Amino acid sequence: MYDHKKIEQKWQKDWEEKNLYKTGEDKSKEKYYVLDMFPYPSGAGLHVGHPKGYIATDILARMKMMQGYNVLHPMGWDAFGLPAENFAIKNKTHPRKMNEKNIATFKNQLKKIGFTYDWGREINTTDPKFYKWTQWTFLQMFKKGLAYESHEPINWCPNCQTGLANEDLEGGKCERCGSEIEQKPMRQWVLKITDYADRLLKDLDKLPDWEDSIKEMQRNWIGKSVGSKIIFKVVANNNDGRIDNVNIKESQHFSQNNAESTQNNAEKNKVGDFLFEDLTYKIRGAMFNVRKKIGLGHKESVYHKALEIEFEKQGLSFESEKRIDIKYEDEKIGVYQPDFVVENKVLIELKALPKIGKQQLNQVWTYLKGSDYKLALLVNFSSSDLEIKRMVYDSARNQINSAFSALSQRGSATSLEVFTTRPDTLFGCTFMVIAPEHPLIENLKDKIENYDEIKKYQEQAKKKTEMERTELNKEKTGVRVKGIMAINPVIAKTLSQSQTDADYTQNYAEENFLHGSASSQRSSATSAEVPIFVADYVMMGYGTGAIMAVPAHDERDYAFASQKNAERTQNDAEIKIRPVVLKKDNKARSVLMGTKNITENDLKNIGVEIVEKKKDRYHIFIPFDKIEEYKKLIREKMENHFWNEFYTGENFYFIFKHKDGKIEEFELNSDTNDQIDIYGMTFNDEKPKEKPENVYNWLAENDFYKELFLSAEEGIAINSDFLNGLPTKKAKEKMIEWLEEKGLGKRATNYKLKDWVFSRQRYWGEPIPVVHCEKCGVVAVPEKDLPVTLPEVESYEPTGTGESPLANIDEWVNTTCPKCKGPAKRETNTMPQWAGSSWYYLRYIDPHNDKALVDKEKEKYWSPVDFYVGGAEHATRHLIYARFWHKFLYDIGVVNYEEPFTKLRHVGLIMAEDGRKMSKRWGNVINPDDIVEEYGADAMRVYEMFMGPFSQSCAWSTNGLIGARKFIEKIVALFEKVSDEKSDEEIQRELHKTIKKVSQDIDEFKFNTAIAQMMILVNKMTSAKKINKEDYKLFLQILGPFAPHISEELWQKVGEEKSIFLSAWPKYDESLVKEEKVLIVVQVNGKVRAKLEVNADINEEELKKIAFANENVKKWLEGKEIKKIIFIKGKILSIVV
RNA sequence: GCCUGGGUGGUGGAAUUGGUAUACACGAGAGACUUAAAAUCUCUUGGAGGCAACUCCGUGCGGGUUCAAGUCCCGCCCCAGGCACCA
Repeated sequence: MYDHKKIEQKWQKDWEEKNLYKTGEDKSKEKYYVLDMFPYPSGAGLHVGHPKGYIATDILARMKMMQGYNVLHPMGWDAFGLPAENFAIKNKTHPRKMNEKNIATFKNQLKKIGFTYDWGREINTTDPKFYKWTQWTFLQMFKKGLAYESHEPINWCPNCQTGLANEDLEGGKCERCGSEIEQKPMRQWVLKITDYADRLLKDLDKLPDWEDSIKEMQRNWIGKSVGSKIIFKVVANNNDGRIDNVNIKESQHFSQNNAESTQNNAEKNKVGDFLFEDLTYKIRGAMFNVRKKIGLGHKESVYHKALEIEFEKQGLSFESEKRIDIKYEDEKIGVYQPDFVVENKVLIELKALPKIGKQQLNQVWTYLKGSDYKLALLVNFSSSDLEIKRMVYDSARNQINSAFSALSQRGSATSLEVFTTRPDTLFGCTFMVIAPEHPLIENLKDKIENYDEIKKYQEQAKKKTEMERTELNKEKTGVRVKGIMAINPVIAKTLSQSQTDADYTQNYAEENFLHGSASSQRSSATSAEVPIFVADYVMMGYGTGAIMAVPAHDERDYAFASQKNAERTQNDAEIKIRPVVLKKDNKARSVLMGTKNITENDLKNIGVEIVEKKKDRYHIFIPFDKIEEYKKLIREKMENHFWNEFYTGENFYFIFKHKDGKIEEFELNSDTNDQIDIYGMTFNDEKPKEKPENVYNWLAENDFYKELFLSAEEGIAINSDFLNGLPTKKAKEKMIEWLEEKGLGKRATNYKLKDWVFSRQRYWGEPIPVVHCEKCGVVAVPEKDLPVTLPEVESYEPTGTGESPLANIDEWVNTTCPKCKGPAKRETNTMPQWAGSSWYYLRYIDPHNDKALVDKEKEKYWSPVDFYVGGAEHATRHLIYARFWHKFLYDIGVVNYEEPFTKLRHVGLIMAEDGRKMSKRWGNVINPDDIVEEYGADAMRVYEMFMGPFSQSCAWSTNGLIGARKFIEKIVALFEKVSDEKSDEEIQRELHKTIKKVSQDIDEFKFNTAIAQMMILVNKMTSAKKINKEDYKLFLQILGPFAPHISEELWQKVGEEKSIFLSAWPKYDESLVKEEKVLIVVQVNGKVRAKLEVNADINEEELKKIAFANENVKKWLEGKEIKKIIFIKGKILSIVV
């Protein structure tokens, strides 16, 4: 009898006592690192789905062990996180206690399944010895400017009382508790993962052994799109239109952000006042003069030169090539080069964003404050509140930017910056849309005539839940921003084509932009002026929060424009829909008139497809290769005094037939208007010559041609001045060149990936190792003082004010500044759960090292992970975070390889028998302990691997499990047949075939077919009389990884003393694997007519003889002529008659 | 809407990448052993026709390529996962 309990306990004990799975230190052996995604030790314990992946890696690890590899197969605990903390809140116990208990349960459960884990390398992310290195890495990022404080609004879960990263949302809701997420402005630590976006994307190509689906998910998540940024100027249509006189308000999120905003208002105003005093006033004066003299639309270098002249006039000393080394703790961490340093005090940027990245501003600011260089705008300002200082700096920056923005040509009070992937459609931009949260609204508050209406819309948009946003998918809402207009730069510029650039600058820019009015009387500028709308279909979080809307070539813009046009009252101007791309189609088409002499058959005979027949016209498709024939037909048979135009796939072709039958034909091009005019044709009662776009616009109005003109697909540029005739790709390039040359835009790449919001306002996480010092700002905790451990607290409850419970522990919060030894406060935010899991796999390599995160030599040997297995739900979080973290460690020289995981496979879920997810809620959870108890760990292992393809989810079936159990019982029963006699040849052949298949299938994670093959073998062995002992042993060895306990038991019973897992993996005998006899199929006209068993190496002639002799084949060949015979060796003989 | 998989017996699933469709397992049916049941063993098991040899039909639907299509191409339908007004 097979007593699984006794056998499994016996061997588990034996393996542990003999330390069988301790990872070898023999570095002469080739290494193999197999890794499972480590679990979060939840209170619910394991269900049968969890071990599926662990069983798979265990099988792989055991085989690799037997194949002579030095195998690392570790396990640990991802133990920070909310469930433990919530439990702690409820029960007033330390989360650690809960963790310890759960880990004990998990470990106990895992051990019963018989895994090869080396528990000597167990790790736990909540262990200070572990998280010391999580903190250490954070500090390295901080020093490099990759960890920075941000005040941007972030995702806030009101239920979990913490901020969340984008990756932590599921359909706009908290992934953990399902609460609706709010956008809350607050101070956050953020990791600059976007700096790595391009590498994270590109290096996916270096991972051929990752599943394509997961790579694709990552690509989508990173969401790279290439295009350009374009500046649209904004003009007001009241008074003199001088928008730069508008008082720039504090940017919106600052006022919201500041909890004590009222009491700080006075301070803030002071800053504002200061900006316009003295020095700043002089600088602004210089700037105004420059603009007045040379106007807009020049390259940056031109303004540089002009400003230099003006600075000199104002008597200001300045440097323009000043490079300032930014240091942190005497270590140079970067260089900051402002555009100008005026009077050694004011740092001036011509751009909205300084040359340094945004993340580094923090460091620059900290450094400048403590250096000889003074950021003059802050010199006279004293406040002890760090937050205010920060705001002042940022606000000062905004002030400079705003003041200079007209020069800098970047998004600001007087201009709108957009991102687009289709710069080639710029001529088709007929309105602009900004997100409800766009700062322009506040900045131009005084110029906007319907400010109240817009405010109201903002409120509505805010209230809309994500659900509503998606449900009302098609229904677009929005409000026109009255009182201001944007200028389509390319139309503005090309309208004044005849003028020289200087003329343009003088006349057009001065008149229309500086004193511009949006009144429609000015004919030359009107088509360049486009209305601005606020609509929630534009997101503040993507791109610049503003778009150039091209209704002809963007579905959303089209929907919005149609909606607005339908709603519009008499006072509102219609939104124009201007096609600027003619779609590339795969068939020519035409609306054919003048058909008195043309029959349907005439058309059909030359291959023309009639789509629709109307009274006086046909809508037809013409295959490209029939165009010449079609032209001939038209010339011959179309009535006089008609013309026919047809789309050629790239353009339109015209054939005119005059009253006297004279024919003229030409392709539509820029001269066409003149030609058409000569024939006296009119379109919509307008002579085309006066309106260049009219031919296209007229064609576009025809329903049959419409889709060619209103499409987001690529095609040929039309109605686009210097782009006309260019295919989309080339048109994009040319437009970008043009924009860059004129300083109105530039090539740009945009990512969906956002920086990683890295702080949580909760207790149970790694403390962020920095202190806030009144004098020195944000200071890193020195490495020697790591780890910063979590203090004991009485209440784990989040404060709800956006601060973590740690903020209440005065004796922990209050500390001294490592730099100046003055009083300072500890950072009270903690890290998210994903921090530890971003690098834990490195720690297994060297788990007890207290000098380094990992020893470099050891890392070189063991890394990268050869095979990584875990759930697909981590595709866009853990796996992106870990790759980012790893690349950073690579950059600072901690690790030797750029990618952490060579091969990745995701494990499919095991569903409950009812097809639902296993969950306490449904009461359908199956506990592995019960299965192990009743059927044995081996049966469970075999069953879970046999269920189906590894990566596919599959419902649990206890019946299926019984099948696996029977399979093992059969193997046990086989022992009775073991003898010294030779096995039958058939058995030997099947055995070696099985060895081959199992070895291959394990490597490819095709466990189900490996087991099926073993079942075939076992069935054959069962029906045999005797099995040779050595053959039986070979089988036990390949069975071992799947069912280790029973294999070890039988291995011992058959007389072996050392563990089966120390034996060498069997090699198959090539000669036995080769089939001697094969079944060849004889087909007649594709139908199987006979199956012949013949020698495998039979040649065609011999086979034909046998085949033709076959009765059934004969029958089918009788009286027929053989046309062709196809012979594929060892497979098929196909006869065609 | 977009991206990625997938659709094969009563069920889970095989099919060397274009070459015997339904391996292996479960379930079901029949039989053997048994006083009986369980367990075990043997046989049958895609559908239709036929005593049989055998024949016809059959891999979501409709076309196509090929001597040959579950597999390749074109057009749809459905299911799962991911993303989602991403400019």
